[in-house]
Amino acid sequence: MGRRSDHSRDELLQLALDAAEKIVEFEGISALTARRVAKEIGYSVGTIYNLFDNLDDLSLHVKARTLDALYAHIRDSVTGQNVEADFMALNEAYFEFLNQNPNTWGSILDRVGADGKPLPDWYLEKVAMPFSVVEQALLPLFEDGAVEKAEYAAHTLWCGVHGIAVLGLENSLEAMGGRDAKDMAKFLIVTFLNGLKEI
Amino acid sequence: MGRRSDHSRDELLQLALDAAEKIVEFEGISALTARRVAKEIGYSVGTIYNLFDNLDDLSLHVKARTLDALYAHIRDSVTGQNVEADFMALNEAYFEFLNQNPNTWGSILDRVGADGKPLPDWYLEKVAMPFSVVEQALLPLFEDGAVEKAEYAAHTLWCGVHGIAVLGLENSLEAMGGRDAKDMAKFLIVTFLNGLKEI
DNA sequence: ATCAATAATTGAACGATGTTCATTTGTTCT
DNA sequence: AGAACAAATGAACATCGTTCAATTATTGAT
Repeated sequence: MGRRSDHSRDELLQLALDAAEKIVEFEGISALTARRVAKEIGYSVGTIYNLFDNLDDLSLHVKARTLDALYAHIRDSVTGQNVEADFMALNEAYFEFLNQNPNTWGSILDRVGADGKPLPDWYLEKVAMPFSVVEQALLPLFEDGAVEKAEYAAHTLWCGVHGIAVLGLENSLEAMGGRDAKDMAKFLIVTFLNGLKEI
Repeated sequence: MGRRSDHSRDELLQLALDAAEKIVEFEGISALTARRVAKEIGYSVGTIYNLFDNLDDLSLHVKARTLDALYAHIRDSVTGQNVEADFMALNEAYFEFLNQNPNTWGSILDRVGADGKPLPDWYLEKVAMPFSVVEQALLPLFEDGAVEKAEYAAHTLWCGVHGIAVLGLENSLEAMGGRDAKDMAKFLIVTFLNGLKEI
């Protein structure tokens, strides 16, 4: 068939992404194939390649959606009243999201830049969004003129929390006495914040 | 041909792992295929499946070698004389290894447990080895009876450093102003250690 | 209303993958 | 020498990402 009037190109894009998102959510990113998405939305493989450059491009868009959802899920944790309370709420919300969406969040770890090509700017902006929430939470600890330092500290701390979450997801923490990732992250946050104050 | 006398089963295993290691080192883990390893060692695909359960098993053994190499590369950093100096040396050695072996180390991040099956114990023990070095470095900061606490703190800190390294490898740090991963890790370590003292 | 021009959609085709297993072939023992 | 054994093979199968000539629906002009 030729151009169909049942779906505009943009509707098709959303349709494909919706289907892809569900596949990743329930079966993991390894189940995400072009043919599968095509079948799910009632189109053929070729149409998928009409919408996306390739599978990497498709999965990158799914990951971007996950980053959007993560951002939406943690953004309200920060009230600006109390730094430590904000971080505890942030940590809670973060791991709540991870536990509720293990496959979706785990897919983010699938290295895309592994083929040598750098991640596109529009994706890096999505990555930066959750970090901006952390920046907001940490800002009260620094002087007005030290925004840069606050951002640097926020990034450092949350990269650290990310590392704990990563090792927690693949059960590598079991190699170290079955730690609980959320508690570990809490400990990292408390200690790091404490270390900041005394400098 | 039938059973060959040119290589024992164990020699064959090492031969295959040597070849696989080189492939990953120079071309990344996505270039690691059963047929490729077979060709490299002058045997057929079937032989590879005679040696390993499947490709995941093969790549897991390659990753185990990487963890061995990492352990060997950082173990001498810790002298036990000065905690902070030990950690700085540890950080230096760690990122030196990462920068010298980006493909090899990056392959560790490829999630294996993603298929649902947990990582085997013999692999988790390999994961634990580098962490044990960090434990040794942190031990002097704690009382004799607080080994557990020291281990917990060491694991927490190094999971954090791991997270920074992960985001650094996939250039996600560029999304946050082009940070340098090693410096960031240094900052995390210094702040964390400082936070420990003041509790 | 007709028909050419246009563009979306298709799906067969290609090369490569992981994995299996009946078959072959070298080795060993009697 | 020949039977018994096990290592080694590679064709075969299903599936994958990706391409692109062919097909078909839509549009616009006549």
